[in-house]
Formats: sequence, structure tokens, C-alpha cells
Amino acid sequence: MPELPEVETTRRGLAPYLAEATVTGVITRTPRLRWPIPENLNELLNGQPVVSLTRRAKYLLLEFSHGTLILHLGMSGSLRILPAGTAPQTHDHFDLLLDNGCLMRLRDPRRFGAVLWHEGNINTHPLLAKLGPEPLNDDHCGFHAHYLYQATRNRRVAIKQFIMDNAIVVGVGNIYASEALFGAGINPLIKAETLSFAQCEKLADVIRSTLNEAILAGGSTLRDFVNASGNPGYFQQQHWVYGRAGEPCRVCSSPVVQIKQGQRSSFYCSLCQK
DNA sequence: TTTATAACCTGAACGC
DNA sequence: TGCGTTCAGGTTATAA
Repeated sequence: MPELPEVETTRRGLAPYLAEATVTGVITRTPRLRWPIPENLNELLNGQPVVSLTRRAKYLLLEFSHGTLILHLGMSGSLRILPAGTAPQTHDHFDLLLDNGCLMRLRDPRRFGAVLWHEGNINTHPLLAKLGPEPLNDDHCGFHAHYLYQATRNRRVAIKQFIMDNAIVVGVGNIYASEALFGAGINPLIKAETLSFAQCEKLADVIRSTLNEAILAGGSTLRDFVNASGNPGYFQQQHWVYGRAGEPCRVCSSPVVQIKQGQRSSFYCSLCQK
């Protein structure tokens, strides 16, 4: 389920249960996810208090005084807070036991997710070192029109694949890439370098607002992280084009087109997006 | 350096 | 009912 809004919604749902909690154990049922889960996690974490839970791109970072537990949900992962002793089900690969009567459980049918350990500056980890700016950070050196305009120069790849490149900007997944390009009125097939400054301005703006709105929608279901039903706000959202092939565009009624770009589906309106 | 493709893995939906 | 095919929200590794 996770695009960036879902990961951020997960973080906000988990944070109250992890803050001021101390780890009392680690259970690894399936050691092989995207990469092997470190074998010595129990020794590393047992008795350690959680310092903070933050997010970088789609990585959740559970910080301890001596290192960071890196969590990634892949394509199908979810994290939930459950009462201690809750029986695991299929695909429940990893538990973090806490001293407050709860456990944090990772379920991931496709096993594209990750549980990793890193000591030292987290930004030097190979998976995080080359990430581009956060789209939602409000700082001047982050993701803004000037940055996007410069980054697109001499890049001939299609703009949709370009904005999904984590080295350019993090957190834009397949759904929100299509949605943001619709919002900006930009055809997903055009080469990145052909965007005008005004188009970059619009696109950067729409990426931010699209993700923000999705986080707000996801936030309404935070309680789902406490019980076992888990039903992120994601499914409740109305998409402009994603998943609507052949249906009428919500603006001009012309049928939404579905194509393949880099082996991923893209959806767009050929009239609204030039 | 940039771009394109294959790979990791399981399950749901669909057509025959 | 059963089998084969296709598709799915991510990301890295490898090849061209």
C-alpha cells in the first residue's frame, strides 16, 4: 500500500506507541525480505529505549542511542501496533516487542520490504546517501521550481519517470506521479528537458499539494493502525486519472488513457495534458 | 553519465 | 473447479 503519504500516515500512527517505549525483544519469523534481516537485532535492541521515529523518503527510521533501525514497506508492507501476544498470521515476518504492552508488527506478502540496522550517521547509509530532496520540506534548499527546472535540463527521459527518480525528488510513487502530472496539465510522455520554467513551477507545486492532501486523507484513518483491520485512507481517495482507464476525465470527459512507461502503468487525459 | 530492462516475491483477478 | 496469464502501491542491479 505504501506511497509516501501512506508511509507518513504510518509514521504518525506508530509514533505515539513508540515514543518513550523500550524494546523488550525482537522476533524475526522470515529473515529474508528484500535483504536479510540482521541476525543480531535482538541483542542490539533488547532493553534499548526508542529515541524517535522519523521518515526519510519512504524509509521509516527508528532511532536508538547507538544506531537506527531502517524499515521499508516495499510494495505490500504494513506496520501495525497490536496488543502483546497477538498471534501472527501469514506474512507477519517481524515483531518489535515493547515494554508498554504493545508490539509493532511488519506484514509484507511480497517481501519487497526491508528491516536493516545502521550505526553512525544515517544519511551515510548507501540506501539513503543519494536521495534527492523531500518534496514536503519547507526549506529553501529543497524541492522548488528553480531546482526542478535545473534538474530537468539535458534530461531526455519522460517526465513521469523523471519525477519518480529518487535521486531527483523522493516519495513520488506510481499513483501520485500520474495524479500530479494531471494536476499540472503535463503529458507524462514528454521529455523532462522540454518543460518550461512555468511548467516546473506548476509541477513542483502540484506534487507538494497532491502529497499533502493524500496525507490529510490518510490521517483520518489513523485508528486503523491500532486495531488489526488496517484500511489506509489510500483506498478512499478519489483519483483524477490513476486506475481510471477508459473512464471519462473528471474535467473534460474525454476517456482516460492507460499506457506503459518503464513497465509501470501511467494514466492521463490526452486533452487536459499537453 | 543516462537510459532501459530484469529481477526480487506473492496473491488477486481474469479468461479459457 | 482448475490452470495459465497478467497485473500490482518499490527499488536495486545490470546492461546497453
